Amino acid sequence: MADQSIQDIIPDNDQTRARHEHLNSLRQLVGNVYPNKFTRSQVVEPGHEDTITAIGARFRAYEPTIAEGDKPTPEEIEKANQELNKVTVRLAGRIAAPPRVMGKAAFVHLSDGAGRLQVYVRKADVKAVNNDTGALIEEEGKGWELFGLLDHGDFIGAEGYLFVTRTGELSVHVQTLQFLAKALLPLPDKMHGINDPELRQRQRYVDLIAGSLKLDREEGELTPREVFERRSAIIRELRGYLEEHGYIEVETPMLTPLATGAAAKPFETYHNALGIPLYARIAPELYLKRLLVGGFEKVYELNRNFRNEGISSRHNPEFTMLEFYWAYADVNQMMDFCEEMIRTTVMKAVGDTKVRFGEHEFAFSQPFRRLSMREAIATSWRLRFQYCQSAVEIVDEWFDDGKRIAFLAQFLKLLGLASLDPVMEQAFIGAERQKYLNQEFAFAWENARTYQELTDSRGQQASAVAEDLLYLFEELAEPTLIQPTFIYDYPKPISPLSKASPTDPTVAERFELFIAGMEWANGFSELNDPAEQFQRFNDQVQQRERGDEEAMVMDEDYIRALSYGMPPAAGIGIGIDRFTMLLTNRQSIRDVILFPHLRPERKREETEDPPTSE
RNA sequence: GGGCCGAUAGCUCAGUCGGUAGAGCAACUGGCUUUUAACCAGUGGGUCGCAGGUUCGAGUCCUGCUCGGCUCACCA
Repeated sequence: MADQSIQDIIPDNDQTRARHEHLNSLRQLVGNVYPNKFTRSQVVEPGHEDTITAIGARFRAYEPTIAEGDKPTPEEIEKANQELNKVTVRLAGRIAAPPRVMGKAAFVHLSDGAGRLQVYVRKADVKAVNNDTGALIEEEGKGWELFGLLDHGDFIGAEGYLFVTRTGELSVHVQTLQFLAKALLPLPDKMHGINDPELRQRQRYVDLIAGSLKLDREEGELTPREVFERRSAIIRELRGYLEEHGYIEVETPMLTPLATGAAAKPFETYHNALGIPLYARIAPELYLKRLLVGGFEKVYELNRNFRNEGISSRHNPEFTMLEFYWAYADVNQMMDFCEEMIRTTVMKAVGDTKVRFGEHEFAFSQPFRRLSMREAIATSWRLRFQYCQSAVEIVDEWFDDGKRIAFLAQFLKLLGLASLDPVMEQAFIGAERQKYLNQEFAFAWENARTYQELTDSRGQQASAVAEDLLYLFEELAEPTLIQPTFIYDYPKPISPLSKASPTDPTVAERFELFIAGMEWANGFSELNDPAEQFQRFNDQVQQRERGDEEAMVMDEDYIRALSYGMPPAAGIGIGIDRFTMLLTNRQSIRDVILFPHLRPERKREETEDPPTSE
């Protein structure tokens, strides 16, 4: 470690050598090459420093309106410049592209990360600032010399007056130039930016720079910066909506003695002073409900959860969750509230209720569909097996019958959906294909009959039926739920923290929101009977003992809290990362998390070690 | 963890049947005082992810490994 060199980080090649040489020459010319500040003008709004974006927004209206490929007339330019030339600005930014030098004058674009503005530098009248004294270097040609030592990516400050060029672009005619900071590493290609997803995620700073400097942008495509600005807007709007409706934000422990509130494997750590293991929380749920016991009627928490599970395009080990609880409300009121909150957030954060996500477009202005889980399975069964004669004879009542549910789950496992996807192929289905599907169906059906004894006994166990129902739902229905749809009436055994329905004791008052075949929110009427909660925890503990690592553990303090009385309440969790994916049209969670988890980079020295045999 | 695909100049990418490593952008030198993917002329730049193997000869074929992408399983 001690013999690490900066050369391991900044490689020695023609690009970096040129930049180092420029930096050394700049040091001779202006002194301190890492000055402490640059004071910008306040032309647009007194009290606020001018940014490149702000100057562009304020003065771009002076650009003559011209057709594509045309140039404005000298009269139009003269008219704009009469006003613009009176405005002197001091701006700072990053050099957004290699300077275009034409002998004794040059153009270059500056970027503030969001917007860009062109500056014009002329050998005859540009002056450099000495960074040690802060004074202008009066010697002839020094400003132009400084300009010549600038590279794509450097930060500079510039003072000058506004004008429009012969082609009609708003620009700054620079009179004084101050060097602010060097980009010693070369920036990505100005046209293509950076494509390697590994580089983009590992070095998000480069991704953000490249996205803002890239010239070749597709229409409607969000830059990485815009994705994260939208993420921020989504979070801001959700908070605002909840605050408006009387919720208060709370912070509950991230490090907890028990990993509770969800079914997941936790990260474990150790507290030295207490001498106990601690777990990174997998959900704040049980703490938030303790606050309902404590008398808060509306609470929310918007923060990170941690789960020690796989990493994929939809899973990051730490992810952001919004959870909130509403005393005296039930699951139906929560669905209404959730729907309106999402509709409002989409409208405010995206600026439109129409959202495109991959091949789908959603109209959030429309009421969300609502289906019970059984209705959803029955509907999708008819849709997916519409070309199988024997399948359409199955009626909805089958999905209320435990033995038949167990049988259908067995049948579906034997059939396998890989060979049969009528949803995808219904448009192209032919007579031969239909005949084949019917044969496959009949074969799997007969095959499933040989398991009937097993499925009949399975059908008498509530938890097994719950699993089979969920299996049918996930296999058949989930992929068909494209437009926003609430699914309600979840089997009770898979919902250990939710209250049973008053009309059907086998189902929980629980719902999930599906969009584009994926789950986006999970809410329920909260179980507040300590005796029943104790029993449900015990069931979970038994499942855990049977080897289910993700079954919940007993939380005695939570039972004690409920024993002081918790008001009836509804609660919900919404995954913010996935919600951001939906509203920014990103297919990977890594595109909406600034620094997603990746395997650590291996240094070359380490790879030279002989591989350990394992 | 399984399957499929990928890694070549700073960036984006070609590289045919196994026969001296290529382009555009970027960099460097010269020219050019309103350009805009500026232009014109020239120059330099490579551990072909890593380690083995086959071969007279490997970017190319084989094996192992590393990292990444997609996908399946688990999950939000």
